[in-house]
Amino acid sequence: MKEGEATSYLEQLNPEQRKAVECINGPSLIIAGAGSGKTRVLTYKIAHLIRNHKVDPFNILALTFTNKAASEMRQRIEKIVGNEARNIWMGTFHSVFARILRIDGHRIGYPSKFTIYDTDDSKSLLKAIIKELNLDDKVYKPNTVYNRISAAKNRLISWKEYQGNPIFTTDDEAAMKPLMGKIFQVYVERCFKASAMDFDDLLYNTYVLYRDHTDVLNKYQQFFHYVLIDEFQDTNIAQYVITKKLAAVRQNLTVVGDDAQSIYAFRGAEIYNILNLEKDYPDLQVFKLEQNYRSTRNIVNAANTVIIKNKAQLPKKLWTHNPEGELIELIKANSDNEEGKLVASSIFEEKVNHQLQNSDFAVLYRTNSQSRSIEEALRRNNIKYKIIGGLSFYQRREIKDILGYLRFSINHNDEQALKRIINLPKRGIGAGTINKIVVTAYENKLSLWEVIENISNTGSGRSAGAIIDFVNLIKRFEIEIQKRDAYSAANLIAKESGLLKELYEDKTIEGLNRYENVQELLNAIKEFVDNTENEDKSLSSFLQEVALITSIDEDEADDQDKVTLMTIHMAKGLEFRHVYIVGMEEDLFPSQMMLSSRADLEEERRLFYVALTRAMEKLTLSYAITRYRFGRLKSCEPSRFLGDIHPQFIRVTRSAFPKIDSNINYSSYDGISGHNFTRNLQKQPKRSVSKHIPSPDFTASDTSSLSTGMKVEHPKFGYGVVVEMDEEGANRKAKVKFDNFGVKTLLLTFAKLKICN
DNA sequence: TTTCTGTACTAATCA
DNA sequence: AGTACAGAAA
Repeated sequence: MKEGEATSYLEQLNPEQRKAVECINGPSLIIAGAGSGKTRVLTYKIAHLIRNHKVDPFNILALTFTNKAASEMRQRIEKIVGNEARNIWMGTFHSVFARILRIDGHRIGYPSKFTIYDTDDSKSLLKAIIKELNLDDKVYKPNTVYNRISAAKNRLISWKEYQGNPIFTTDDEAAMKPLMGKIFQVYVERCFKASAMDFDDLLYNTYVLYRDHTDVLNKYQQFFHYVLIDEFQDTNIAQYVITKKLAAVRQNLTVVGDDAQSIYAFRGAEIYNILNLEKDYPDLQVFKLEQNYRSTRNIVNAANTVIIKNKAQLPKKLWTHNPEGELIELIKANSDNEEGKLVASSIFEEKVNHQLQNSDFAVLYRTNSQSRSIEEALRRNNIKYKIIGGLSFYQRREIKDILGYLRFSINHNDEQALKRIINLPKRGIGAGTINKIVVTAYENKLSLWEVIENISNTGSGRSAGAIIDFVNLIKRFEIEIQKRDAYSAANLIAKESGLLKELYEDKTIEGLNRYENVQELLNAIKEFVDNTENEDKSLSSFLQEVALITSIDEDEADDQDKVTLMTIHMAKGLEFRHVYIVGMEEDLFPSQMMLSSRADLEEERRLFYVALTRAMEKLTLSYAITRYRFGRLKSCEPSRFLGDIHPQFIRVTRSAFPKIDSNINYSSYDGISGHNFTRNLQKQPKRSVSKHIPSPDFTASDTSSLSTGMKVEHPKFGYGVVVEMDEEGANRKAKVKFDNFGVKTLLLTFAKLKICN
């Protein structure tokens, strides 16, 4: 390690960043605005600890919210300090806490091979419980119940405390759901009996472990000399309390965050963790990173005008040395499908005009369901895209089925896995039988496994034979798992369970897909076994990893050049040269569910702020005035957030034109009352040279017969003459010389042209 | 017990 | 538009 190298990374930092990195001891808060080099500061600080202060990587705990952020950070640290970076305790809160619970969870009654229930498991267990308690699942909606329990756990409230606290019970009674606390209790008991933890339990149980076993807490307090937290604005109470405990002895707590980017209050994130940190740590050192390196000045300034509308925030002002850049474009479309088309054609044009790649573009939306129209349009324009998020590979039915077998073979208490696989493939154990098993288990205080294991003794019913076969199958799997590595065991189970055969025999396209997915899962297990970094190659070790993988973490198999589509939440921490934010409509963004309180609305605005600040060079916003929701056409108003951006940063360049045959009175949407942005926009001097106003009867003609020499009208560029035709089929292009806009190359699949004679 | 069919209901964000 | 579930039929 040469002296020069050791300091070179420090020289890449600006003075404030450097101060933050070099502040080693004591609690510190780094408020890092969007694009201000937050990750760089965090990684350099860890590297600095290891290189210059000789801290053993094993003694560093670094917590993030996504596996992706963690592995990225690890790679960047590895570049500076080398292989040692592997030894840092770095990962998501959930994965690190799961690791701790595997080691010490037996102190609070969990086996180290406990199962992690995902949201689906939790909800279906809740559904079963609600049914068993003879409650109406229209009143006690599993979703609502789940959220309520989750919120309680994230605030470190046990079911007992919940039942004893009038704040909750009066609430529930007012909502006509007095048994909420009871469901909470049964749910917790059932999870415990199943040796299972849901996502929230990973936090809550870690808290309980440390609270009730000070010797365990002491061990970890001594072990972790430095605790660092990324995206601190998104921590919930449980996460904060646990990390505070861990750092209590040495007080070396570093947190990095931006209150303006807190967008996870819905899952318990507590913005006051960051706003009030100074109260818990009076000697807190605060660093503010306010210089943005990512975006153009227009984008930074526009984002500033938005976020300033929020009341609850730490004072700061993001600025940049970057060039001014282009104005933000605003696209208005008649429908969601048209919005897709306009976005796709805009991407195509920008690509051609600025020689960009697909991967320079991202389309962001509020809800996953919005991706459909965008996808369709991109496909039609032959633009390759990838969707981040949505259904994870590991959430697919066929994958969950296989995992169900694997899970259950390892943990026979896993109730959800059992229910999933007991009659899969069909072996004649139907709903009636399963019901009987559940009742027997409940009456005799046995686990479901104990009931079916002894079924021959009780000798009940027609399906007894099938159950005995099933039990023997699982027992065999259990033995084989001991003898084999994860890959070989999974292979055996996939075959002998009959699942693989069933999928193989399904020759529909879907069935083929499923079969391939299962093969892919087996490949993933093979990779896991072959990976030298994994010490434990057992199946249970693989399952532990898989439980916390989400869709963002799945690495793209093909590294092709693609446009990225994702929700704004997924986009946090990422950047793209060109960003499209679609669906800028009231009730969609902000979501109608977030309009009830100021706090909710401010969270939506922060989400908008996050979206805006993803863009490096160019930002395009769009909205549609009609949109299909629940299979019905609904008319929409432009989002109030559009009015939050100061009009000097926006220009309306492209707008769609009313269909002549439509009954909808589009003109009423033009002067959007209550949203001053359009009013202000109209006062703006026209930017472009005499913008073409299309003739009132403008309709796109069929361009299949278009040829050189023809006169055409374009909605934006006005009148012109075709000078050249290019290619055939989907990429058929026309070069048109316009009277006022020069020669443009238009892709005929989307260009609206009227042939005039 | 399994399969089929009509109906009701939904889609907010993530680990 | 798509799915999940209940109830009927096989």
